[in-house]
Amino acid sequence: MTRDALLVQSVEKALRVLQAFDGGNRFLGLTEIAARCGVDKSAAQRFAHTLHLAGYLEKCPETRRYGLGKRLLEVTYNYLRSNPLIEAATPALIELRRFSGQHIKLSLFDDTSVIYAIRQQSEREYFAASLVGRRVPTFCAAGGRAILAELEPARAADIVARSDLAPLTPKTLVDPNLLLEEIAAVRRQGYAVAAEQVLLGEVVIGAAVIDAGGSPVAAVHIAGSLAEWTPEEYARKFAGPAIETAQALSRATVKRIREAS
Amino acid sequence: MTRDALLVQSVEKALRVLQAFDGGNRFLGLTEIAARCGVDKSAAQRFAHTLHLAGYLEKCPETRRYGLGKRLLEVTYNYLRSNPLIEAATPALIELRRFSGQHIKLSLFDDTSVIYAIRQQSEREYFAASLVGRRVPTFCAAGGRAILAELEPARAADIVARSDLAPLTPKTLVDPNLLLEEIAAVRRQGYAVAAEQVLLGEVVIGAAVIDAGGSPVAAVHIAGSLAEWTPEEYARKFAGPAIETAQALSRATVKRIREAS
DNA sequence: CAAATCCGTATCGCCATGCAATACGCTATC
DNA sequence: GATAGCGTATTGCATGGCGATACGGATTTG
Repeated sequence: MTRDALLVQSVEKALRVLQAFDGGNRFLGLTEIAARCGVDKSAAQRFAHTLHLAGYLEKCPETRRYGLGKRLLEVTYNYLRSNPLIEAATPALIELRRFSGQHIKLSLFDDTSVIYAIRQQSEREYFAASLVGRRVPTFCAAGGRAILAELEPARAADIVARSDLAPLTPKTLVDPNLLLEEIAAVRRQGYAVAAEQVLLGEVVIGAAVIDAGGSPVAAVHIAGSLAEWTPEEYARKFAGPAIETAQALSRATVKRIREAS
Repeated sequence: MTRDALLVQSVEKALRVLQAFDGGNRFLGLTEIAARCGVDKSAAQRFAHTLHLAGYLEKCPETRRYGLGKRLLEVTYNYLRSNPLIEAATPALIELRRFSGQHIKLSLFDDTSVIYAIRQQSEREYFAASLVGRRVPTFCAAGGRAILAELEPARAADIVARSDLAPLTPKTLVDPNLLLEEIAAVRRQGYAVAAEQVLLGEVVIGAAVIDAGGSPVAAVHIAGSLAEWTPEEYARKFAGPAIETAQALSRATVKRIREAS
């Protein structure tokens, strides 16, 4: 192994410490951090201390254990603010929610998963699980499938092949061949419909946002409840608006980049 | 200067690199990063490279410059998910928005500033400035003043004294003595009303959320437009709901902590 | 069109810096 | 009151990060 001369190993380990706080762990002690990150207790102590000074970790005064710090919200703020797609999408998604009354999300494409970057929940909000920053496998999210359909088939197949095809619900489609067929169907019709692929009782329409270079970068999601709609009805009613919004954002992205250059 | 033996300096510098992307800078080159962080170009190169490998920075292929990466959204997700106050607050704020039709926010107390952690925007208006993670000076945010009013007067005065009293709008109250009087008034009435203190045309009600130890940790904000309401009308209508929600969250926090122990 | 400038990239020898082992003090548990 | 386990603090050693430097390409300038 020829190690990367530019990689700063201490930084990498410190970031691993930050990532140890996944899965909803509120507080971790030094020993737990060390175990989770595969470093010894001394290292955990130094990194946690450093992250604490920077405000990225907070320390519970009684238990002396560490938890994530609110300063983390700041970097996400900077990210959201610096991203022109987010800026353009926010009003468009508000409009879409107002028009549809449904739960609206924008997800960003990140290889085998997509990440929710904006959400506009419906009045009735059944689904609390879609906080900003949530990662969902690309292969099963409606928006993810819409994105895969915009890639060259070989790349889409590669992503499916590299995905962990663990079902999120009993209904999640996990057979690679069926998935590729479904993606082909999405490619033909221009949008994806996914019923109970991520959450039971939920139906989602997904439409891809394309960047200036023609690659999909994000997806618009419209989500509702199967208690009120059949997937077919839902698609008839909301596929149009989803596609329209996604196309408007694709144009907005192109325009932005032109203006910047 | 007796330097902290537990502080890992490389990590601290790497975090400075992340923080260099504030103020809505989309992309920064190595030279700019180096200048902003007060490190030399070699260091900027190594840290940017390391953060890039971890997914916290992305690289624009053409310009070879760096921007914040979407993986940052993930740590915020972990933070939001691990915080019981956020969990309890989300449904309460949705309910509050449904009831009031106004723009609702939850801010977290962080010394001289507060950070928006949840927002529920109203149907009509859209204040782009209140993204999650936005930091606003405690002294001028309605919720910030509600929080200051719950502290011992000496601590509140200390925070005001250490604050950068730069006005955010022409109407922002910046005289320390007047601020302390205003905080005393807030203490008496149990909520804060702030008109055009952060944003022109905006009126905000703030009420503090108290933790199990009796200290304020967060605040509920209800925000609306001065085009529709006078501050007095707004307070008459929404101070009650704001206080109620804040108290419910205070109780929820106490309950949570009891359950955990 | 050539020269100059500035950028991102890659390399390398030195030594400060982070490493890991260890010892300490505290608190909870039995 | 003994034990176990935690977070904290210290220290000598060697390694990993430092920063100067050199390279190639792109863009700007005269």
